[in-house]
This record gives sequence, structure tokens and C-alpha cells, in this order.
Amino acid sequence: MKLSEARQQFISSWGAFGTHWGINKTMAQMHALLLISPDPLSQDDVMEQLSISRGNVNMNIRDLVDWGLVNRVIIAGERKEYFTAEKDIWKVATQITRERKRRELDPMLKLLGQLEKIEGDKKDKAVKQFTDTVSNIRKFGNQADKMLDLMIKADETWFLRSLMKFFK
Amino acid sequence: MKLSEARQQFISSWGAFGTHWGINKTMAQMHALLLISPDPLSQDDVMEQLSISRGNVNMNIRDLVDWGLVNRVIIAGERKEYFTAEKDIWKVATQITRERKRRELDPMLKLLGQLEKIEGDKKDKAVKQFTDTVSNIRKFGNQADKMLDLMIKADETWFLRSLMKFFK
DNA sequence: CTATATTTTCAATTACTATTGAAAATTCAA
DNA sequence: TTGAATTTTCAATAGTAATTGAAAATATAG
Repeated sequence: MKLSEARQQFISSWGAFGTHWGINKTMAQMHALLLISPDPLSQDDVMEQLSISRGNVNMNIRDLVDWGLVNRVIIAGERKEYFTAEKDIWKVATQITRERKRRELDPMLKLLGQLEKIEGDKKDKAVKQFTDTVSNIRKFGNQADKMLDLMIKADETWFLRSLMKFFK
Repeated sequence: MKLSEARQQFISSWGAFGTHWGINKTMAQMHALLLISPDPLSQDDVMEQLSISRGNVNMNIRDLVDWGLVNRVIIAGERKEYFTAEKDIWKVATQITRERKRRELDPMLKLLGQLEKIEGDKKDKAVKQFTDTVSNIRKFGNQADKMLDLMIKADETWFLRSLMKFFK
């Protein structure tokens, strides 16, 4: 397989993959493109290589920067802005984890905490099933929360770093 | 807060939560409803409680059964089919993990394996960046794969069960 | 069997999300 | 300043995914 074909496959599959994870196709494709590009790209480069509009590139690149997956870089003597992706996959994963935890898991746990304090007779099986379910999900979510924190910090501590190597 | 209000909140938030994870809103809401219902529900019950059409209920319930999250149950003397959700949250999580791994991660790892065998000069930095990226993602994916297998099996082995308790 | 209850299918519709492209805003070299 | 290059915005449009509902298929009681 040639490089150009392989690149196309990678970009397109990464885009399809993203849609199963609540990420829009174009954002995932742009991320893929930046991951395999050795040098920073301008908005025009991305437009051309993915055949998408300027507005689309601009919006999705902003989102990628917000997610902390892509950085703006200045190239001396160039007027245009350039963009480059974080290439360390472990860092990419921890960054995505950190953001999704903050945006989704944390608010959900907060809500579940509120829903647990429901008024009603605990002998009523509808009340019991509700509080049991909410409480179990919350306990599970709290465990997950702790494990994700561990993962996020694993980079930084020698103990966890070596524990991770165990799985390589 | 009253039970009826809390139920509504839970169902609606669980639905919104699902959309961030590539799960359609209605499927997630139906799952939520079945999780907090002490007794099995018929398709008509779900239609009524969520105000959605018969076809919609039928399709999404089939998907939930396919995912192994909901079971059909027969109630003696009743003509209708009834449905009930697995209530053990750990089992729900491992089941979702198992299915998503099979449907998404495994095919992606297979593709990455193919893309790694690219023809081209390794001194070409475009080639190098491509193969490095693909190879790093694949290595990371393989680690994740192993960890998810561990999680899926954690239920079954005394060692991992106690390791998990460590995080509670 | 037959009639009725129940489930399933799927074309048409509706609702939602992504994308375009041109105009407005901003930046910056001269 | 000025004006060309570049980025940003956003209303209009296109595209995708979810939902309906009625007809067809299936199951079951009598």
C-alpha cells in the first residue's frame, strides 16, 4: 500500500470511529490529518487536503484547540497561523479523558447526588428501585472517577508509570 | 423532590448523556426507564411513559436486547412480551465494554495493523510520521484492549475482584 | 381454523447536526 | 494610517439520523 492511500484510509476511518464517540466526523478527520503531518499546517492546507470549506476548518480547529489536542504555532516570517497536533498518544488519551470527565462525568455525578435525596416511603418499591439504581450508578461513577484521576496522574508518578509499563 | 420529578430528570439526563457516547437518545432513555422500573414493562408501557411511537420502542428495544442490557421476560397468563433491564451496574458496564470493544476497538486495531505495513522510504519524514503515529496508536490500543479484557474478567476471578474493591 | 392481540417492518416525514460561502472583523506590514 | 492578507462569524443550505404510523407479519386463545 502506498502512503497516499494509507493516509486516506487512516483519516477516513478515524473520522468514522469518532462518530461512535460523539465527535463529529470532520473534527476527527482533521485531528487524524494533523497527527500524521510532520509539519504544522495552515487552515488552507487543511481545507485543501480534506476538501472542506474555510468556515468548517475554522470552527473545528477551534474545538480541537479547546480540547487541548491541537496547538497554534507561529512560523517566523509567515503571516498565517499554523496548527500542530500533540503526537504523544498517551498525552492525547489523558487529555481527552480529562476533558470528558470534566464535561460529562462530573456533572452527571453531581446530578445523581441530588436525585438520591428523594422524598418518599422507602417501603414503596418504586421509590426503592429508583434510589437503589441512582445510588449504585453514583457509586460506580465515583469509582470510575477515581480510576480516571489515577490514569491522568499516571504520567507524573514513578509508581504508576511503571505499573502502566506492566501492560505494554 | 418528588419521585415523579426525579424520574423524569433521571431519564432525560441519561438520554442526553447517551448522545455523547454515540448512543441514541431514545435508547438511552428507554434503558433509564427500565433501570428504575421495579417490574418488567411492555412495549405499550414504554410508549406511554416516554410518549414515543410503537415503531420507535420496538426498534430500540431490539437494540437494547442485542446489546445484552435488556431481557425479554414472559409473565404467566399474559399475552404481551415484557422487558426488564439488568440492574447490576457493574454487569451493565462490562457488557457495554465487551460490545464496544468488539464492534469498534478490535476492527480499528486490525486496520492499524494493515496500515503499518506501508511501502516507502523511512527517511522520508512524511512516511516516518505516518508509521510512527499508526504504530503508537496501535500499541496504545493494544494496551487498552488488554486492560478492558481484565476488567471484563474481573468479575470472575478472586484476585481482580479484590483489586477492584481497593478502589471503592 | 378463525379472529384478535401483538409485534415487526419500513417508506415517508420530521428533527437535528454539519457544512458552506460570502460578508464582517481583525491583523499586520509598509 | 491604509489596504491586503487572514481569520471569524453566521444565515442559508445540505446531509444525516431519528421518529412516526399504518400496513404486513406473526402469535395465540378459543
